[in-house]
Amino acid sequence: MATIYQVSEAAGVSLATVSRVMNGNARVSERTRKKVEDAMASLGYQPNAIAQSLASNRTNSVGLLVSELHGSYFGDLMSTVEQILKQNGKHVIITAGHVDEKREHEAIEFLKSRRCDALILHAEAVSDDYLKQLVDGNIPVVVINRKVDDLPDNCFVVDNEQGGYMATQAVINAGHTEIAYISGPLFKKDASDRLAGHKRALKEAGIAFKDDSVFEGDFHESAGQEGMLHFQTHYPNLTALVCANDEMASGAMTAAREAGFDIPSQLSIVGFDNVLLARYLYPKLTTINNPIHAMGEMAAYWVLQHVYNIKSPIPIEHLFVPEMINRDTLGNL
Amino acid sequence: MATIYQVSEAAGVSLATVSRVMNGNARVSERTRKKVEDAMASLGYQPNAIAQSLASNRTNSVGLLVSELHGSYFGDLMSTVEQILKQNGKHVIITAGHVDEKREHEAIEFLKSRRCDALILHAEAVSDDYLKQLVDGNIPVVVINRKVDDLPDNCFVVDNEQGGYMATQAVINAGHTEIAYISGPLFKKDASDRLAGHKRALKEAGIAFKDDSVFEGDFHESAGQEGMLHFQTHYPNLTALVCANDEMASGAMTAAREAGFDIPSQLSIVGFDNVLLARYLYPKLTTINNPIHAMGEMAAYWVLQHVYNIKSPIPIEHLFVPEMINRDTLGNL
DNA sequence: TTTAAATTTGAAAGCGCTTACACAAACCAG
DNA sequence: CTGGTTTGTGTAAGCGCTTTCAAATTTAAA
Repeated sequence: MATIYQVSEAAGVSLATVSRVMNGNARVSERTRKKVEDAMASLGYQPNAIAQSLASNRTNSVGLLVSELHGSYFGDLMSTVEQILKQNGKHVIITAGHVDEKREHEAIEFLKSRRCDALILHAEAVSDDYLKQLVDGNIPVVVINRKVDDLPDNCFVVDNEQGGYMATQAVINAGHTEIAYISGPLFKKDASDRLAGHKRALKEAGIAFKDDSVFEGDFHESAGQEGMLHFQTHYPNLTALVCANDEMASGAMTAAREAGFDIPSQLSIVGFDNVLLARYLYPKLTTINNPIHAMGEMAAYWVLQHVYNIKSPIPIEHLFVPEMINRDTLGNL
Repeated sequence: MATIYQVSEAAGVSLATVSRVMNGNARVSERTRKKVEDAMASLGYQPNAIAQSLASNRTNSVGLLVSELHGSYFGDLMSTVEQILKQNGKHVIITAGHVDEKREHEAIEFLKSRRCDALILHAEAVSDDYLKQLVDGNIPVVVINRKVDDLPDNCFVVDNEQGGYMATQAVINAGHTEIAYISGPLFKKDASDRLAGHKRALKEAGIAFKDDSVFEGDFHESAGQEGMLHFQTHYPNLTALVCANDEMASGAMTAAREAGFDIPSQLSIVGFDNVLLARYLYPKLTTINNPIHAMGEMAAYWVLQHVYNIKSPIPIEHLFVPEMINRDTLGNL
């Protein structure tokens, strides 16, 4: 592996000059630039990014924490962030936190130890205090899909309450009044916000909220099946089911079908997130779009602007609006 | 950010000693170890991984190239590799090549410039020669899902020909004789291997192969729809369709349903890959398992063993066998 | 107690770069 | 042809670590 020293020797110039042509910034005459570039090419020189980072205190890499490396929600997020940053010559280091406080913490410390220039976090388990402390530290941080009080400028979130409201409102508008709800784990802010929106829609329509009409799931497919089973005995006359995410909706659909319900003629189902999966289900799932793509994009632009002084092509916004995606699982009563 | 120098000062020892307790290897007396650890804790010291890498010429990170950051196939691969390496204190730097020669090449060069200790590549677009050259270079490389001649020890592949054979054989065993095939892009080795397997099964059963019975797709869902449409006019009496991957199978199912076919009573469909999606489809897709999880695992263990001298808990194997996954889209004739 | 061997520590030389700072060369108006 | 600018290049001091080598200390054996 050739080093800058060998290049400088081959080109007959000093280290500093080689470094200058590499970085393009400083002033180098055309003639020397050419000499150096030729030397680089003939040696197959490739700068050592590690050494560059150490010397410049810039790694040109941003850390991205997601909960899982699989799943279309995170796939979307990773793809978006990577694409935008790569376009601007920055790189992404991805780690997974697995919704576990210890592992998220370790992952973040890892990214810090790698001296990422900035952090984009989809952190679910770590405390608000820790995040605040992080933001106050010397590394720029943005948080996706989580609203931390006192950090309005670092958070990018979808209006979950509004999304929950819209889902239920759509069901009500289709004439339903016997509406069950499968929520996410309520200690999670997004899950409880969505449920709050559901309740608001019910209230606004003058439909009494019954405790029996909600089942607390865990956002996984199996919880959708369990929820559906639960309602068959505890809420047998339901005609519509709104689920706090698409995976649970999928599970509920499977269970409903096995129980002999036709969707949507006998049971309407609405999801949340508009994950890729939603289009593949049969019937195609009516759901609420969670603009994860837009949030990832915004987070990436925020970093470019705040850390690398590259102006964002779009204005930075922090609150994203959910959107109704009408497909085939919501029927009129 | 505290440095090793400040720690050494606080602990009243030399840099070298601090480095020793950090790395755990060398011999340090209990008393000094304690002093140093206390100093580290009270300073909140966090080693600078960049500096460590530069000095030790070890980054403890392995580069992973995938085609895309989304999609359950790659999600699976990334998850598996990350999990195993993380368990052993190594980190993964993920990049995407987007099945484009230039971008794959850039991604690999990026990983090399970051001085990854090893590379795990799911490279589809880059040439065999380039890969050979890479392997001959000074960085350990393994290739997933691609068989490069002359590099038997660096490749981990599934027997695509056998998988293609099994899919078609299953269809034949169910009594079908009018069997169409939607292939992947035939310049890709895996696609042509699968098709070869399909032909072998046909031949073995004494069913003549008709050119009209295969449609070349691109592995994307839309190609499945197009293929189905194509066959409706060019091969109207087909009773079974085998697809070279699950996504195309999904597209074909949608198109078939829209054309009024009941699956599987009027049309049987078999996929390939056994991607997560296959379980969510309705009816659930009968398919061939592509052991991407096992291959990712093996690649990770190979790296641990060959690069970090950590013995693999399982014997290293290079050829993986596909497996039939019977679900609900293949019916008897 | 003496001496050799084993163990623990520190000094210092890098790792491959960036980036002040200094200096030489080339330019330009007066 | 001055003296002051500008421009181009080199020197050298780091960046925060690891690691060799030798010195200092402890331990064990005689």
